[in-house]
Amino acid sequence: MHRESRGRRLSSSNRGTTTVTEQYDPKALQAKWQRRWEELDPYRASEDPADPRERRYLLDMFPYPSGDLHMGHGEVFALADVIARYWFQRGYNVLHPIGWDSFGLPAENAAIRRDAHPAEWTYANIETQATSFKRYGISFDWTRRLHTSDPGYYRWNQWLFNRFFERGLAYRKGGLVNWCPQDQTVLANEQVVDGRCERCGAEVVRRELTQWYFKITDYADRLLDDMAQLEGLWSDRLLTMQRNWIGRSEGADVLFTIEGREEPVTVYTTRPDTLFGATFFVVAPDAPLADEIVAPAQREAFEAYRAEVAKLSDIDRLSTEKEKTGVFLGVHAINPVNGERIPVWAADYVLSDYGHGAIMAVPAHDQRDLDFARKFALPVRVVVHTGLADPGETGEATPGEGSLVNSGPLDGLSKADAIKKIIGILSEKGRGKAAVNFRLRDWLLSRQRFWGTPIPIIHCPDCGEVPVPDDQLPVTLPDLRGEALAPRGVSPLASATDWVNVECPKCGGAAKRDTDTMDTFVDSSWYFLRYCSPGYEDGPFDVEKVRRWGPIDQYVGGIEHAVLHLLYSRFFVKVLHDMGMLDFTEPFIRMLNQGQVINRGKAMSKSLGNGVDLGAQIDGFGVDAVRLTMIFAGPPEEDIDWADVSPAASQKFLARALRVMSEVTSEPGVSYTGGDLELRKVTHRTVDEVTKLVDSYRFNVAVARMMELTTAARRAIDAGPGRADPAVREAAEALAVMLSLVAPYVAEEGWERLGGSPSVAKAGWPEVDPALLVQESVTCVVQVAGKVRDRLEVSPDITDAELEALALGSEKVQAQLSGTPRRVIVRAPKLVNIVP
RNA sequence: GCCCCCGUAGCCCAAUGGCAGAGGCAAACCCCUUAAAAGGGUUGUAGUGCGGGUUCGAGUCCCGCCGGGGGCACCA
Repeated sequence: MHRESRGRRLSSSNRGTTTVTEQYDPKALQAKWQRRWEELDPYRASEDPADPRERRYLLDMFPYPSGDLHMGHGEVFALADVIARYWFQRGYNVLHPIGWDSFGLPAENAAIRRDAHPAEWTYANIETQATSFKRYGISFDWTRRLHTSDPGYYRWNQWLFNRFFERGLAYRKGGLVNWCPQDQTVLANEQVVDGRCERCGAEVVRRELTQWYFKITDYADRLLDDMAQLEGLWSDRLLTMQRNWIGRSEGADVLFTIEGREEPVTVYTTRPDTLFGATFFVVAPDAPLADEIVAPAQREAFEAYRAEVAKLSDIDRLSTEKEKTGVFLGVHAINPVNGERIPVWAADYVLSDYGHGAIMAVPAHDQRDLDFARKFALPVRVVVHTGLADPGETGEATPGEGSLVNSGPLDGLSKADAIKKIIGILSEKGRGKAAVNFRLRDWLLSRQRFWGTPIPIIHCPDCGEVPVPDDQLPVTLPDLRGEALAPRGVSPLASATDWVNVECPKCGGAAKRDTDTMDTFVDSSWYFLRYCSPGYEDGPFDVEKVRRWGPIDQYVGGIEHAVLHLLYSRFFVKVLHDMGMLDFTEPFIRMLNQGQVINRGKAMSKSLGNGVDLGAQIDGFGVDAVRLTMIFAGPPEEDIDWADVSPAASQKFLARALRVMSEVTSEPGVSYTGGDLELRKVTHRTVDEVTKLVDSYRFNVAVARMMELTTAARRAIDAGPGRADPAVREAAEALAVMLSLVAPYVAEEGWERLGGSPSVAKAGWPEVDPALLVQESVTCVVQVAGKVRDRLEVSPDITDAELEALALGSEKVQAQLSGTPRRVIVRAPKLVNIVP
């Protein structure tokens, strides 16, 4: 336990033998240094405005407290910690906070099972995770800890809701929504994956409900355009996912008249050039328009069809094998360019919430329309000559380029020219215009569950939707537990009658609270701002503090949030920017999406029985070895198959490294200049390379370099200048600092044994002496016709001409040559290629 | 169906268009040891999924295929 006794033993021990090795005992180091870190508090971010250090904000996606930390946490937090610790070493004032995303369904389900309150389960798990984080040695500033389920936090969700409401960005509307029958709540589009609930996997069904929405579609164009700021800083994969999700398309709005209806009906199309090929018209069955225009004779058939469609789950509806269905509405539409009467149908392949919920159908050039036309024997008219066979015959629509036919003024034009011309014609006649559409839908916000933020609205029979005044926030949750939380299809809050029945804040009359809670993605859409001033009482965050720390320099988390949390947070930040509370428009400058930890080629799961427990790994190999294994396994974005890696090997390496650091006998502060030049060069080259590698997030390669330096130092001790040489100290000290990014306990212990103090976290990154990076000679490869024929030791600053002469003079080269070479390529000092 | 990424030793992974191997696992052998463990050291194995092309030179760039992974998908 005591450094002095250990040091004495080391210095008096026999060089060359290895009897000095003591067992590397990770548990003892963990216990020792965890205590010391509590005292030293080396990772506290400074709020001192006079602090001259540049500020950096590093953030990990905060965890949901479901039990203890798992392998996935182990990876993401180890990765982010490399960056945080690197920044500390480079002298930045680093903000690296932690908190918990502590509202959510699992707590509620646990509470029902155990007849308890969700808070009990939640906060117990938080404590478990906090203890594990401390053991895991992550460099958090613990003073900023937050939990989204604290009233002091969710109060500001409500405050922000009120602001959104004032700006028309929070609104209520009825319509078909995604309903998860398992979780008994509605879901946002982003939470439905392949027709299933993203959380529980149950098949999502459609329900007609009135719900709260955030108007994220108002920001669709900015969410797309501002991605220019993220180019190169977020992965292409992630940016593509967001782009696809937002789904911008360009086309035209065209006004059709419906016979017997005063107002014309607008349709959106990306192919206005094919307007002359429209042979029928389709309305989404669930659109109000369909209900309005259906002819009395067709009403019965229509309503039966609509009921049929409403019963379909997303899975059925989206099935590509599914046959087209629909029903004639008994009315006709008039094509604005040729006056043609075309029948109006209702069909579920038209969606009520995209475009205007109605389309013009051009079966010749759109496969979906063609499938429908063939099923119901509707006419097919080719208006773009593509050179392919008639779609009416083949059943294959021809959506490609071609020249226009059967299209009056458009005849002979190309697709692009025809689009331009028809938009001009429509605009002149006031029958249409160019238009842009987005796939993105508004964010469905309300949830029929308990453990979330109550929506701060009071429904008054006279005043309508009345926000709870800011000074009465937070609206706290009523005290419900156990059975009272069981899902019934309506929010459990509805059963708390005392809580529900209130006075209207406006008129004082009897009114009722809204009984839904907010999607928990609201909580995570701004938590990163709260960290800058976690106890702030006068608003969600201190604007000045966020100005200082924000935006987040580096965010680390899973790609599964590509169109969830990351999209929502970007939206929130833009709204807050428009409110004048933020001076930036993107929250996360740089994003790193780590891969998953898997086992034997498959995601870990209970049913496969291939789960690996983080705690057990740590117990077996120690924190540092587990962290090192995560980092060394491969590039951060790639999955780690735990079956392919070896925490035992990591542990061995750490023991080696610690031994090297323990065996140094020179005094701290000794001048390195007299030290062994070879080793000094290795050290400086390693530091130089590790710096570049960490800068470019190639941590696995950086670890490999540290391993090489360890080997070099080992050799210097055993078979070189020996442990007393100052170069050995220099190497060991550099190793301790670099290793501290990955293996903080071993680094800290090694640093202490080297006589450093008080914490390696404060040591500072080693400086590279450029003079020690210079090589006296380099090996030049001489190729003849691309094949290596000779190697020359040359000076690194040799000129091309000198090198060429040298290469041509080589005997081995001459043996390959007959006559004058045709060409000689010289890349001094490393390569000469002679083309005979 | 459309779009993106990846295929390098038995395995995980390196390689600004310039000697295919940095690092690790596993394997074999040697030293140390009464022995084992721990420790120290040595060694091999791939011509880069396949086929073309560009280039003095291709794992790297381009085209096509095969295999794996991912995103979007009845979005008009």
